[in-house]
Amino acid sequence: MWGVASSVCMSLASDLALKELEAQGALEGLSKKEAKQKSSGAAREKALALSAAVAARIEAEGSFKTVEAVNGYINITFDENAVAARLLSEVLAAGADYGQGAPKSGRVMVEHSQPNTHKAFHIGHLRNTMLGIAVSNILAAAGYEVLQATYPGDIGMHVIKCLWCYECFHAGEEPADPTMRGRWLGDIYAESDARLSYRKEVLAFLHLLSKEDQEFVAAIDRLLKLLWRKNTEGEDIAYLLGRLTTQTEINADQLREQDVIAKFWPIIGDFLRDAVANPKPYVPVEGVPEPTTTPEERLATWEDLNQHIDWWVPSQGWQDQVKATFARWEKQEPAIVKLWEETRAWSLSDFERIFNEVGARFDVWFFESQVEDEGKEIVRELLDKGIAEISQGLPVVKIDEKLGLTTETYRTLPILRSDGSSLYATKDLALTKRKLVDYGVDRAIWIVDVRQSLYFEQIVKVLELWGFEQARQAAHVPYEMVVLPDGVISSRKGNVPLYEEIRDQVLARAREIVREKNPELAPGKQELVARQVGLGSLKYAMLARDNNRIVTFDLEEALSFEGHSAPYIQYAHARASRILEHSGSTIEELAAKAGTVDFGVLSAEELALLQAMAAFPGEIEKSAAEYRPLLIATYVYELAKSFNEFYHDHPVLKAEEPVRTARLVLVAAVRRVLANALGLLQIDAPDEM
RNA sequence: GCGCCCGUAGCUCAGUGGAUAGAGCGCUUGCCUCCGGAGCAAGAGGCCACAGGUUCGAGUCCUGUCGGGCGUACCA
Repeated sequence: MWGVASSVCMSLASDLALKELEAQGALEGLSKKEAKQKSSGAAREKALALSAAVAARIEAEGSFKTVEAVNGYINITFDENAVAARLLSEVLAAGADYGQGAPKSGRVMVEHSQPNTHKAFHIGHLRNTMLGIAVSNILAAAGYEVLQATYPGDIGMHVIKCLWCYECFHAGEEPADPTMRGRWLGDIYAESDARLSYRKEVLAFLHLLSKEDQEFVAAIDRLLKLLWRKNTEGEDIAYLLGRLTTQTEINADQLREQDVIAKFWPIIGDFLRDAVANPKPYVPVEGVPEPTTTPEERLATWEDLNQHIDWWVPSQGWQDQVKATFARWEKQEPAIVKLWEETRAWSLSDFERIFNEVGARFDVWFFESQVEDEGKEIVRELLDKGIAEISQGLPVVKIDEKLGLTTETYRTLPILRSDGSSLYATKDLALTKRKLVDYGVDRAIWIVDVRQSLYFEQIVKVLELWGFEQARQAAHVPYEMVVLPDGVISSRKGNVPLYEEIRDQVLARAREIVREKNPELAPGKQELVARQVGLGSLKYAMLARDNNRIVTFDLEEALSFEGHSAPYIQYAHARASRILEHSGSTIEELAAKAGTVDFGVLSAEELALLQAMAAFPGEIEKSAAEYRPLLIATYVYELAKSFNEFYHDHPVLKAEEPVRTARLVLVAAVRRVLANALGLLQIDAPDEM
């Protein structure tokens, strides 16, 4: 049955019941709540009576197939075959455009995919890229003119660090395979980060030991005396001893001989190994907080740091070397600029390859390096206009103050470093101005993770203060991070799941499954299907979770092509394609017959499919309004599920006419909508798999 | 301190005021002589974190509490 239900009688009845009891004086002396409780029983009876009466009146009209009153609801049904014929004709006539909304005014620019050059493109970036593509597709389907923009971070402190590390430790090196250069550069960056944070980590570890390991503190005296015998320098040891026993942080600058730590280091390892080998029960001490780490964890941290203990002494000068490299960049020294250009191109060619692979097509490529100078000019302009001011030695916009807010809301946005170099905000102001002015964008959208929510609110407010009316429509689409089952993605912990590595594993698994499930397929076709299914699965995993949910990336789950996944949906599409292929009719022939379909009495499964297809344009609207691809991801899964249920229970090719034709038309329409919805998610719909 | 997000089945998640709260995974059990079993069907599994409130009606809206995560002037 196809129809609508109305709860109007329920609310009417509740009003009526209350008024009647009031008139009778039955509510005298009762509190509001008691009165309502008393009336609710009466309301239910009234709703039943009312709905029955209203249903009888509507039925008498004769415009509907059936009209019934159930539980106080009025249920109305339509002539199913007539409605089905209209819908199926519409779907098949529109084809790839079914779901496409009427053109809407307003040019939208979706900025997404802001990976940093000189760093690895990882699974977290994939979520951003997929969200950006899907939001763009959905907005376009809703009728907007959409431009997609990418904004690689090709300059900044991370680039300088990477260049420093390359020059000092890897000059002239280059991987043999040119497609590996970007990834290799990412490793260099990770190494620079590890080198530069090494001192801090060692000191933090010593501090942690002194705080958490009472045995260690007790043993320090003995340990250091041991060291004393090997080392003539006593002053540094006294310093270390003092710091560790009083559990205060160590300042490496206070050491006269840098190698004291390195000499002390193996002795700590001996102690930690002994503590693990001969465990002692934990005895709580009054006033001492419980340790947050176990002896095993402490030993593991020591082992990690021990791999690079030879960094300790030279690392003293590394920070200064990085500063010097930065100065060379600021002066645009030719050698460093050349190195930057060369290495930047390595990363960008990786990005292009990845974007191409996942179907990201950009109308505009912005680069941070392009908007630096413009940004600095804007800072001057904002200062001149009195929107920005110098505070604590740097230009800032005190937003709350400028807006006259007394409660802390937008706070203060620094727009340039005190040394005159640019910040992210410096560049974003210039970039957004460019979008609004040069590209005539009415609505600028940023797909950026949720941690930058406050930052984008600040940018929008500064643009408004600056006088850009369009800023009111600008929108940050926040989304949560991708984490791993064992914690956050961290280059330090070395647990960064690179996109290309994950992709390789997913494709390998997909090839295996295709060979197993469909061995007759030609090898070339197998490879194509493996890519469609493998990449589809990966993409769907990124989109089938709401924006504000943290995605825990589980490789095992990504490698599973069953259940709630892209392959499930693609399989439904392939089955529909096969049925049509065997039908002897073309899509065009079926489309021509759509207006006269006769299902006889519609089954629940057929009805579910028709209703789902009718809902598609509305789902697009909603998804576009809320920037939520999840709605489409859920929708297309449910449509596929309904289709699987349908063809299992109802023969199509073997059905008697006219039902056979009606069902074929239905299959053709469902196949179309499945493909269209998958298309919004940038997922392919294979005809066989 | 202030602000934002999350808390629903063993696990991962849908459900943005309506009828008996749903999927997937995992577990138990059926279904390939029938358009392809990447599938279908059935079963077990829930004080929707807690406490108030608004409403005829609350997983959904409001207030508070607890637990977890993230922001909060020179990182991006």
